[in-house]
Amino acid sequence: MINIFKALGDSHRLNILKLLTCQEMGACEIIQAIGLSQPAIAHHLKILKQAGLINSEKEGKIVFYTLNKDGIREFYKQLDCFLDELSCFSCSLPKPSQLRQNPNLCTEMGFDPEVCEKMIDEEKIIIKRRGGKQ
Amino acid sequence: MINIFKALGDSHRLNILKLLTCQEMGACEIIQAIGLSQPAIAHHLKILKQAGLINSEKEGKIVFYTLNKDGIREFYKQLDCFLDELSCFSCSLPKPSQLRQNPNLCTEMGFDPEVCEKMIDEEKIIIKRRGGKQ
DNA sequence: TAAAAATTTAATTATTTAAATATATAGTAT
DNA sequence: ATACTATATATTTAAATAATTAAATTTTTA
Repeated sequence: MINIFKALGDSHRLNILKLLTCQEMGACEIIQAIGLSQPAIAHHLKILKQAGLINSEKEGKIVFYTLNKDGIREFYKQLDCFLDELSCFSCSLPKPSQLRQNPNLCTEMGFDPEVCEKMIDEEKIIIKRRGGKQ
Repeated sequence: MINIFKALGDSHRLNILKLLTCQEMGACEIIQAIGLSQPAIAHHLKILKQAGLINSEKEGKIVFYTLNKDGIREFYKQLDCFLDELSCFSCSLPKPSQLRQNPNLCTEMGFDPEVCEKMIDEEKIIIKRRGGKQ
């Protein structure tokens, strides 16, 4: 999922995705529309492809690109699930930090990081909410 | 929206968000949990704050951080809207490129970029679909 | 040949990071 | 009160790393 965020964190790449709304485009068309050099566009297309956001189909000399709607929807589901893990869809208030009770906690004991890291490490994303609009 | 994608495109920052699930944390706790230097954490917290993904509240010496659930849900809505603009939730097939009819189109006329850029420039995002789970 | 696209290379630019410094707050001793 | 000390966080600076890009090269296809 992080590679998708990285792929989406660039305006040129977002513009390429917008270009592909409702239409397929040859790479040379995309080059003209975006206004970067051919190798730069090829690079961005590669990143979008690897992130699963676009499809490519070679037809003779030309490579045609389209949105990978399934891939994008899958990302949307994963994000939905991730936000659910953060309990962003619940109204529960955050538990107050222990530092509220004892402001010197940080100094006294160097806060065992393991406790926190345990919940971080595993990125087990299970699709459990809403199946997409369709 | 692009700044949110950039903010989310870093594993340390994603881990900070996960840490803040269900609990507020002081900056010193976050430093211990993530295991980066204090200035590095301060930098990441700033990026998350500017992206509207977290809140901060200063209480004496300590700054407490929590998830900005409203901000995150707002991002989710914007993303939903963006994907809708890409017609990711419809089943329509992409229109074939003009290059299919005339493979030399790219060479013949250098493809006027204006046509494509017109639809790119304006990023007018209107919340029109689903209001979030809640 | 020639055109379309990918890859490699090198230069530029942006991001990430730690070290050093600065600011703010709280406590303690004048 | 005022100064001194320590702690928590932010900011600045500089170094390392990663991302972006154009120029040159290569591959593929007509």
